Amino acid sequence: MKKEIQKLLQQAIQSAFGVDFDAEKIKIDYPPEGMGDFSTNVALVLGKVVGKNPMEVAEKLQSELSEKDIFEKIETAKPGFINFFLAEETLRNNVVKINEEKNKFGNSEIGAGRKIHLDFVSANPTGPIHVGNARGGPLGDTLANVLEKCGYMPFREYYVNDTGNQADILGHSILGDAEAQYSGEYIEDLRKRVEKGDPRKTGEEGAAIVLEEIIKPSMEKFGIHFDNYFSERELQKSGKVDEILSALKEKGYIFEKDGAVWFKSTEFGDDKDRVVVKSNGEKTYFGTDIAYHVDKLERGFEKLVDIWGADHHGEVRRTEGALKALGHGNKLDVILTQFVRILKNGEEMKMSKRAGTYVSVDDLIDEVGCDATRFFFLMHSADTHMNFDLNLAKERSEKNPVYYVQYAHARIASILRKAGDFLKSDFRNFLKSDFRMHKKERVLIFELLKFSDLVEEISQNYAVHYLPQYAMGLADKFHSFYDECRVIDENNLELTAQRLELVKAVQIVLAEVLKIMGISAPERM
RNA sequence: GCGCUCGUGGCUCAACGGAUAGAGCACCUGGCUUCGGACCAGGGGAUUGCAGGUUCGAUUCCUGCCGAGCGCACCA
Repeated sequence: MKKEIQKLLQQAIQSAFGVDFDAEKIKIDYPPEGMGDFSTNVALVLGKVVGKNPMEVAEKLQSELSEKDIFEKIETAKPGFINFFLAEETLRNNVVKINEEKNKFGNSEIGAGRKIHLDFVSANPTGPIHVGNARGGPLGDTLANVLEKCGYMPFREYYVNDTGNQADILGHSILGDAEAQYSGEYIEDLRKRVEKGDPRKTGEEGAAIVLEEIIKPSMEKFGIHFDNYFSERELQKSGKVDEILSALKEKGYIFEKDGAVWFKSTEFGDDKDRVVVKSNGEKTYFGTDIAYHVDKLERGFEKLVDIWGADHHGEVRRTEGALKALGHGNKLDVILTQFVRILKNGEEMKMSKRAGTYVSVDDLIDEVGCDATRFFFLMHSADTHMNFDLNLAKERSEKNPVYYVQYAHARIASILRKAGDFLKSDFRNFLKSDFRMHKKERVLIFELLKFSDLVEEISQNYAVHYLPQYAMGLADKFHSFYDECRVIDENNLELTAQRLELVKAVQIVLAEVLKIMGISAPERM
């Protein structure tokens, strides 16, 4: 709907002022209550361009657009806003559309089938996944769902650091020697099952078991299905890393110093150059990571999205730099998730795998449930530092707004069960095209209409936390409608038919939002 | 010291440079003989860390300061 209005405005600007204004740059907002359904500030922007009073510009555009029948009316306000009020018919058509398109409502084609790669969670396979690492899980998974809905072809991948230093540390821990760092039941278990020998080899074997028996089940439990678990060890074996490094060398971005091989990341804004091959001949994490990113591009992905914990922010510059050096600028988007601070008895728990003082994602799911956990993580924008009070975890799960949303869905299911026979008949024959809408109905329908714009917006700005916010808003509008508007009225079949259509549309959208978030939409609860 | 991310009611968090800064929890007052009260209606509670600047307009952008987290390895 926003796009439609943008286009109309663009045409109006053209015919009123002879100015060619990029439709994409016309901002369409939701104004405060009572001021219409949509608003725009173009007149304020345009005022400067054409050298006229914004109010004057707004009024000119208003009269230019006043004949369009998707609007009931258009108003101008104070500094130069233009406010649009949709016609009831526009809204009514939208309800029909949702019922026709079902779960395809809100689908978009802006992705145009482009392949997009998402790398998330990717915690080291050295033990259970803790809540800090887990935050990126629902985020990446949900973002992939959104992208898919917008016509992209997303691919979910977990990068497994199954060799190198991490494997050594795990190896030492299994061997229980002086350099051991991890402990816990799973280490005891590995000790019995892994053949002891070289720390590296022991660690690699252990990592394989951790991946299969701890990490994968944990992700499945969290509702996340990766398309692939990508092995760093395999990548190194393939010779790909050397290939990429020599490509960088040819372009002059590689030099040797102190027996090591370096990448000139300072040429890309990094504060120092970075080692890619250590003096002992082993590749650094960064060295192989460059190859990993190139490998992804060579697999046909046009866009790469990496979701990293905030402790990796220092790597953004150098990774982007390496890609740019190889002629792949602007193909990588990095989303950083800030840390989750865990509070227990009012005090912060330092999350340490070594000290064993971390909370695993499995524990969290067992405690509060998958739906509530996902919703909680998704609610907050990635760049806020979250506090999570474990003592309130259980209580929080009962107070979690996810139930508010699910309840709305279940309530509708209940209404539809009750209306069963009528729904099975040709109840649509009772629909009238000129029915007067209750105030709450109008508000609710408008909320439904926002969905398509929202999904498309998220596919571009990755602001996944808008989804839970939207879901709560929609549930809120529904509950409020429910309280004032009786759906089933045997003495008024026209009204009943109209409201059943509406309620079905609400259920469709609620179910779809929940599905995108990877959260169940219960018929009963 | 340098860099990244933040600082919003008592608590947890929203707010594409826009209009009266929004929700939830907690607190207070009302509301079920009809579709599910896990709900609804309403109320109190915020000089958006501080100080400047940019402009028609700043929680948002810029500068400085204060405070928090995270980085600053031939570890990942």
